[in-house]
Amino acid sequence: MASKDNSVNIKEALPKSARSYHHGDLRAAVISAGLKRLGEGDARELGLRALARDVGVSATALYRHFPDKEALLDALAEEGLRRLGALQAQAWLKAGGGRAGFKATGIAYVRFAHDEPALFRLSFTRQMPERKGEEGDGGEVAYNLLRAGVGEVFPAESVDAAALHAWALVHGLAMLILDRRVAWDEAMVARVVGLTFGGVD
Amino acid sequence: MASKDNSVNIKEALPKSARSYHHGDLRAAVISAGLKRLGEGDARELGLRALARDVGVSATALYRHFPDKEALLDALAEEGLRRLGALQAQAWLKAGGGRAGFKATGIAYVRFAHDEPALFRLSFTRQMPERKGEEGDGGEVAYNLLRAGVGEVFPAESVDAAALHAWALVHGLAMLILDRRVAWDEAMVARVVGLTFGGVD
DNA sequence: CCATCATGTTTCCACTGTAAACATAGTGAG
DNA sequence: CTCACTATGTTTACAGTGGAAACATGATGG
Repeated sequence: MASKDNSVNIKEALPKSARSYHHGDLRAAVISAGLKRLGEGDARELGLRALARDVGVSATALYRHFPDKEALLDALAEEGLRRLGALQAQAWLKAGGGRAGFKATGIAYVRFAHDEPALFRLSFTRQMPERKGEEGDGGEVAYNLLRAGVGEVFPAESVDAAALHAWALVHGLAMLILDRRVAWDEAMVARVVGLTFGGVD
Repeated sequence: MASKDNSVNIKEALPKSARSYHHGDLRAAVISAGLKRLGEGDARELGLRALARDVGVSATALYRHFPDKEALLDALAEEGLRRLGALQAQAWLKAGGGRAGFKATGIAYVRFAHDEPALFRLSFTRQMPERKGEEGDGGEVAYNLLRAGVGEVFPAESVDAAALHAWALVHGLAMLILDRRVAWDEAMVARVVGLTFGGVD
C-alpha cells in the first residue's frame, strides 16, 4: 500500500537522509533531473545516459529503479499531471470558484502547456497504461475539477458531453499552440475559452 | 516552380515510368511504404533502415532524396494533411454544405485521427517548419474549409476566435482519443461537436 | 563516344537502450 | 560481532540507430 508512493520531493535529492543506500534516493533524483531537463529547451531526446550523468551515476544504475526507459518517462509524465492539477486547483480557488473559476482552470491548462511544453507533451502524448481501477495517477485532481466545474456551469445539459467538450477545447488549444499551429496569445486564449466556459473576464 | 512537386502517386511506385534512373522514383516509393507502415499498427519507430528494406534499397540511398530522417517524416506528415483535407472536403460536400456540412467536417477530422492514428499524430505532432509564406503545405484545404464553415455558422461573431474554437475542439477531441484519454465513440463525438458546430444531426 | 551527374551501395562511426557479470554497502539472524 | 543476504551501483558488451564518406553505376547530353 504505502510502499509504492511516488510524489517526488523537489528537495534536490536530499543528499543524506532516510532510506539512503549508496546515493540517497536516486529515483527521486533522476526524476528531478528529468524535470529540470524538460523545463529547459533541450527537451527532445532526454537520453537515458545524459540523465544518469546529470545525477552523477552510471547509466545502467537507473535500471534498478525503472524497468526500462518507458517506465521512467511514465513517472515524469505522472509528475506533470500532478503539477497541472495543482495549478488548476490554485486557479480555481483564486477566482473564487463558480463560472469564473471554471474558466480560470481552462486558461491555466493552456498556460501550463505553454510554460512547460515538453512536460505537457510528455504527460499526454503517451498511451495510457490502462488503469487498473484504483491507484491515483496524478490526473485525478484535474479530472475532478473538470467535472465539478461542468456541473456548475452546465447544470442542465448532459454532463458527459459538456465535460468532454470543455476538456477537448483546452487540450486542443494547448496542442495547437505547442505544435506552432497557432501563436501563443493569452488574450486570445481567454476569449476562446470564454466562448464555451462562459463567465465574465 | 514545378520542380518541387510532391503529392505522392499511390501507384505502387510505378515500376518503369517517366523519370526513372535506377529504381523508378524512389522518393514516391519510400513515402508510400512509410504510409503503409503507418497505416498498420507497427507505427512507432518506423526506422530508416526498415523503410529502406521495404522498398528494396539500401538504407543510405534515402539520403539522395531527403536531407535527413526529419525531412522524410515531414513529407509523410504533409501527405497526411493532404488526405485529411480531402476527407473533410468530401464530408462537406456530401452533407450539402452549410451548418450540417460544417459539423460533418468536424466529425471527419476526428474520425480521420481515429482511423489513421499514427499518420494523424505524425502530421500534427511536429514543429511547424515556419512557413515561407507561399507554397501550399497540404493543410490549406482543411484550413480554408474551416474559415468558410465558421463564416457560415457564426456570421456575427469574431471569425478568428470562433475558428480557433472550432479547430481546437476537434483537435483536442482527436488527441484525447489517440492518447486513450477518452474512448472512441462516434455518437459521442457527434454530440460534442454538435455543441459548438450546431446544426441538426 | 565519352565526361558528367544523378542515383544507389559499402563501409564506417558515434550513439542509443539494455542485458550480464561483477562489486559494494547496508541489514538482520545467529 | 559475524556472516550470509539483498539492495544498490559499475563495467563491459551488444545489437540497433541515424548519418557521413568513399566508391560504383547507369543515364544523358555535347
